[in-house]
Amino acid sequence: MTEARPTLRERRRQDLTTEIKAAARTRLAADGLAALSLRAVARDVGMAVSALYRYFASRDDLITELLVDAYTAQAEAVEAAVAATAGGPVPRLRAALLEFRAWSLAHPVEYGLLYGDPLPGYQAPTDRLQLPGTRVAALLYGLVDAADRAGRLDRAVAGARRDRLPAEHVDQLDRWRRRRVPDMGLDAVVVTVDLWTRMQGLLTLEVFGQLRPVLPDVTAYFTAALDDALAAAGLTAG
Amino acid sequence: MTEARPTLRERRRQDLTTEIKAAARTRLAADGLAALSLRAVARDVGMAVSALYRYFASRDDLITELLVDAYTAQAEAVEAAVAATAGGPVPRLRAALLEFRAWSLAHPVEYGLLYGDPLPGYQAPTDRLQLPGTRVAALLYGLVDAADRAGRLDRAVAGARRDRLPAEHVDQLDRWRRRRVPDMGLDAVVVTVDLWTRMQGLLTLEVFGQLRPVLPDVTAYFTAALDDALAAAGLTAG
DNA sequence: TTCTTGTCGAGAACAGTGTTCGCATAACCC
DNA sequence: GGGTTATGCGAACACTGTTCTCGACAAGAA
Repeated sequence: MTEARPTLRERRRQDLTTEIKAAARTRLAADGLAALSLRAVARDVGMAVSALYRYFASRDDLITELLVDAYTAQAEAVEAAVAATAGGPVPRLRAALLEFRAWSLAHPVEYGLLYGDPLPGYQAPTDRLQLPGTRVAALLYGLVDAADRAGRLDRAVAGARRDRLPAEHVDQLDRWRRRRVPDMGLDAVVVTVDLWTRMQGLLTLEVFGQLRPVLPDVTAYFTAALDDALAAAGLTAG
Repeated sequence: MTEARPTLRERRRQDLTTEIKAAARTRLAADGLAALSLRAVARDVGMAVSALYRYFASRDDLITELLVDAYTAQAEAVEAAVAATAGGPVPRLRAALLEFRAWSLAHPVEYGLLYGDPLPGYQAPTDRLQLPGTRVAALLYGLVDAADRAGRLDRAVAGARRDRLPAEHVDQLDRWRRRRVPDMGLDAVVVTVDLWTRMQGLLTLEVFGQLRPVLPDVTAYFTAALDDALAAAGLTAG
């Protein structure tokens, strides 16, 4: 184990890495990505710009780490909300989506980076972001699957929904299901996509301020749309 | 009329303005906003950087003009699709939303600027963007209103939908309605917001690539969701 | 036509950016 | 302690948006 006794240098490196990321995160939230300057970050932590390159290969590399942290923080918030919710998988699913909204509204800049328009010039490294970026989605699919296995997914409702959708759509989902979640039922996948696109679509509009002129406060609408989507999916509380 | 005989200088100014914007638009679509450099644009049109400032007060000013152009082009595309569609307001509404999607997918970078995460550091001048930015929305509200007046909005369905929504939500919409579209029925507004948020929410996810891993081709799903939303709104073709 | 006025283009300059390099200093391992 | 490695620093390079000055040219008046 090299972890046994971390050398002084390793400890300082770790500390400085998190300190740099913290400073960058603050500047990011305050001024946005475009105004995130390495020189400003260096000034904040009290070192020369060039010294930053001992910790991050480039500005893009720093951004990538911030993305990983944001994905992780968001996933942990949602997971905590799920864990704190009593009841079956459906109430937990509801809590997960409500917490997903809460975190996103509290971190609009990060949300924009994670789910907003692709950063031009910045090529997201899949190997670094694949896992943390799919944690929330995996949790949601898992909850719907759990609901399905617990008999909380009304197969009549879900089946009717599936029959009403075009075959091309369901086929695509089935291909993805076989590759990624072969143990899940197709109906559960169809229903999860319905639910996820509706709620995240609405949330994205809200976070980006598209609804503000018409709807200053989206809270009631979001909750209603969530319950609506759950019911339309055939997911019953219990 | 100063327009009577445009002097040679005025004509050249007009031409160069559109040429600069065209070059900037090309670079924008190719490399994204962050990489949109005035020097590169100047090189493309064959003039010095400083000369650009005779035509645009700043980079933000140029961007604003590009936004106006994008809003306008998008609105014109949607309006053309509506005009080219035979039948009542509901088929036209359908055509409008389908064309909205088509234009957005063909211009992802512009879409990101118009509806994506707010540009950091760039303060959108409301006076310049208010009108062009609401043209499509105004068209949609108008079409739903027309459908309502033509008896194509099933008041039983729409009313039931309204009753199922929280009072806080409906009240907010009613306040906005009284201020902005006092001649429209409340049900029509409620239903338009339902329709618009669902379709634009889904579209935003698609344009930003959020659905790609699961759904490489969203076409069938979008159309199905559109027909679904129209039916749920109580909007019947005719 | 000539003269004045306003417009326009070019080039230099300034402050800012991300990134690289060479050199010194410190911590590590043997 | 000596050799090795990691770290910090400052200068430099090629960019960026923006401002200024200066000369050239078109527009309108005398």
